[in-house]
Amino acid sequence: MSKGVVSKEEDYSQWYNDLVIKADMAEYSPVKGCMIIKPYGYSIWEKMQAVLDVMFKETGHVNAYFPLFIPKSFFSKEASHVDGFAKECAVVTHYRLKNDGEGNIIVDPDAKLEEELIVRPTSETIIWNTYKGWIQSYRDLPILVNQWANVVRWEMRTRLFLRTTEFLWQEGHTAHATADEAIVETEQMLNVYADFVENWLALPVIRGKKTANERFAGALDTYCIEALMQDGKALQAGTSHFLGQNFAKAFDVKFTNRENKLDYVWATSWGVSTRLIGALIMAHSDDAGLVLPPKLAPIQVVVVPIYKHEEELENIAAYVKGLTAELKAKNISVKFDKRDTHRPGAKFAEYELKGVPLRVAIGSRDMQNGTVELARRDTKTKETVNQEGLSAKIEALLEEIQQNIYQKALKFKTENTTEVDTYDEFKRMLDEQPGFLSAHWDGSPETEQQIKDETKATIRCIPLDNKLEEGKCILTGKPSSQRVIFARAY
RNA sequence: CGGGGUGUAGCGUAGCCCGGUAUCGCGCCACAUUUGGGAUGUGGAGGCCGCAGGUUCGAAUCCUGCCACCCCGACCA
Repeated sequence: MSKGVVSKEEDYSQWYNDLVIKADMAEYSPVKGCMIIKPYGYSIWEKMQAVLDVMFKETGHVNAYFPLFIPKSFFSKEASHVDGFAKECAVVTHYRLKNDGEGNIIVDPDAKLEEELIVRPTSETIIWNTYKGWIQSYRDLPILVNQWANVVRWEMRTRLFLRTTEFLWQEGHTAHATADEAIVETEQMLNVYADFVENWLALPVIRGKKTANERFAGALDTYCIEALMQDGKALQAGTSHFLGQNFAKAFDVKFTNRENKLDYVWATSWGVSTRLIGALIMAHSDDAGLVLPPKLAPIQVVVVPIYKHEEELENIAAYVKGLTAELKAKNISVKFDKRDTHRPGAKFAEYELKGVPLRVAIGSRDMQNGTVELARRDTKTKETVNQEGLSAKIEALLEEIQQNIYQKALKFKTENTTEVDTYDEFKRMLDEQPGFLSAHWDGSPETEQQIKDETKATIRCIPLDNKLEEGKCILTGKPSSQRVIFARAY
């Protein structure tokens, strides 16, 4: 186990917090619920952004930027939307501070805003207010805009990366001429997210739809991807909403269609956030530290020289220079840690904690033998390999590690997804082997709520690829035509 | 907002019940020896003991008030 990191078994929650802090991903800020994302953590976000941004552009989207502040009145225009967010909004009421004459800085009461400003919890309102000016005809559609931004939601309870008061995300906001087109867009973006999370974060997900209870405030349908964490709790990793004409009606966004008739515009919105970093940490890591999938690791290969004298280091460095050039040509990021202020063992521990997928250790013995020691983070195995052909081997190993991490997570998800048919079994599983529980539900919000109240488990989603199957609701015994996925969730 | 906990050096802590010049570990600095899994020795620096009052000759310790953060719940991505 790594120093200063409590074991996963002992306290999963604490283990997660320790990892985030010790691996240098983030730290607490002076403001409750906010976090400082440190360079190592932020570089993962940058990688995520880079990949997603390409995926968005390949599906026809463009980036724009809308303001942080939203007039309060905008929030009263879509009733269910305000219900959803009213309780967690930061509000700007003044625009100036002043010295009170006794050395205290106070809010200047003379600088009160005529209309309060809301720090965006999400941008549907400001964007749809804007789209009103952009759309007159079907020829103006579709609008396929994404923005990378920060948002603020004044949550009661926060957790590093998983739920912070301010977080970074992207939010796509599209406008369409028809419902069908908007639904296609909603589903397309859900699939983009699922591909990204599975292939880059190496985390298998369930694609599904939310029930009415869990739906986004203002949406007709919320699609989601749900991932399973190592403690058996579910984590919503991304959402894509079909908003219908709700926001168009709220902001009076009409267009003339091909039949020369006035109609409201159809909308979608979709987003993923820095929460994905939390998912990444929780899903793959172990007691020694992070286990990062190579495709998102800020450092893919670290080279640690082992030497007694300066000339040995020079000898090793000369070899590493060539290796580094070969790896860079293959787009593999390498760090050569030749600090003489830390001993090799300390470096090994540090890079394990930080989840660097591959470690190359080279000493004089290796230089004589033409070998290196190659260590994998995911399996914690080491082998001595020839220097010849090393860069090709590293390239192949990185791919193998990516696959292995995914397969391991997939196996975990499969083993912890269980079909249950009675409420007793349902409750027993939640306590004894938490995970995804596939069960029949009568389709009513009341039943869902009662199950939540009694067990803390919620319906994570109705899987998109669900097979229809006759059954009885685990709570009420009423007839059901398909199973849904329950779990306790983050 | 309810429940629990914690504020003492950069980090983690002891001391508090029973008041008397603040403990230990990690880290940091210097030098030396070290370097194939978290080095060792010697020396050194670093503290408004969360804040404000009060009691007292004397407060980290007792009393009052306040503040902050963490954890658990309800709310949520």
